[in-house]
Amino acid sequence: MKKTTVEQSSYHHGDLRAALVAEGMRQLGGEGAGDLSLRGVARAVGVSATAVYRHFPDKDALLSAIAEEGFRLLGQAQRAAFGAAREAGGRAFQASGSAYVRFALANPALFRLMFARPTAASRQSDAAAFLRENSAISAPPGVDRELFALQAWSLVHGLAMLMLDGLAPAEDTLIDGVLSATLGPDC
Amino acid sequence: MKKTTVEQSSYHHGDLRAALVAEGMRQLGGEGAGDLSLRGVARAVGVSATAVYRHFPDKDALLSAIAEEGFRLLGQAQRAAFGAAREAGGRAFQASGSAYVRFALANPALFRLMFARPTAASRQSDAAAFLRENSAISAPPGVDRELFALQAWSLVHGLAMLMLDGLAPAEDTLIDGVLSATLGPDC
DNA sequence: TCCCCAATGTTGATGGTATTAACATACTCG
DNA sequence: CGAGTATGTTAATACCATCAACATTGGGGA
Repeated sequence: MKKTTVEQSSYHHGDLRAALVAEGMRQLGGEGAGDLSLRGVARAVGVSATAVYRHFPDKDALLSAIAEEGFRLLGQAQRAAFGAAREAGGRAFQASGSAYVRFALANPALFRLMFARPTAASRQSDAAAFLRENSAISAPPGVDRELFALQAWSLVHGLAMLMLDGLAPAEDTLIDGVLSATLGPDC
Repeated sequence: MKKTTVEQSSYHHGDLRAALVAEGMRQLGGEGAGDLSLRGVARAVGVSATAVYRHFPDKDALLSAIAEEGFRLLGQAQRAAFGAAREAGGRAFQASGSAYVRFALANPALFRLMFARPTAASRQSDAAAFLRENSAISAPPGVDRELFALQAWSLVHGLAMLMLDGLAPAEDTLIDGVLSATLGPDC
């Protein structure tokens, strides 16, 4: 009677690890406030607090897994924006930068988490890969591509952070304004 | 026997509030790792944990006070760099930007704390004041000064964050490279 | 097919944390 | 000099992460 495809209420959970990451994302999602607690996500998933330790060595590992998922989504958003803009015929690189900032504004707590840890640089490199690739494509001729990539990344990252902190108004027009001012009119 | 100017061991402390902020700065200082605990700073100051509540309504208030002090130091570092570079005859604005990044690298935990809170935007505006002033002076002619200021701030802030996270090598030459690439050769 | 065992989840305990309430001391001002 | 207030203290509460010991389950060899 417990072999239903989903939501079995048996002793074992099925895929607790994924459920924990998903719940963590949910708790951070939207305007999510502060930091989540191990016990909190376990409770929400309907499982004992210490069950988490069967899938993650400690809380930090869970947070890293959530951050990793965040980087996956961020890369996805950037790629989508890049592709769409290129289809429409213009400013693909800038569109991906704009997507970066808008992702941060849409998922403040998640974005903060993703970058708030000295750890987990591994998967971040994967996320950085997209930016490096496309900056290589989009760099103006005669410009150091590494430098151009870092410059662009710094710009969008800093802009995202400042807007998250309320130090700059979070307006779409401002995002594009800053980006086109730096990148020039044809990126 | 207890009226010595400093370090009296009487029941009252003298200036506990300042001592707490100072100790907090010290614990975050240098390569300081993670987050500090209320009890930890109280212990270090040699005072009961709950004594903190006579000076701060809660832990967050203490952290905000520390962050505020951090912004004061950051502004000071920027002003010093700007002044020195102007004396020496060149690139004063870029020098202040470079100082911003170097401050972040020298005080990672403090810098993170300063920007890791949705709160405390008040004093941050004060810190932003310097940047706005000087960007107004330094903006190339024919460029929107607000936009130029935000652009420059985003750049240094993002660069600082990425270097703190180990996503870009923390090298001085790279800092100046990125800055001069964006600002041009005469800022 | 059955049984064992490794994977997965549970309860209980420990030490850490922030915060509140009730009490103690000492500085100040009348 | 005496009272009241600012500033400390101890005790208690409720959360948290994490460890150890125990329970259940499902799957893979006999």
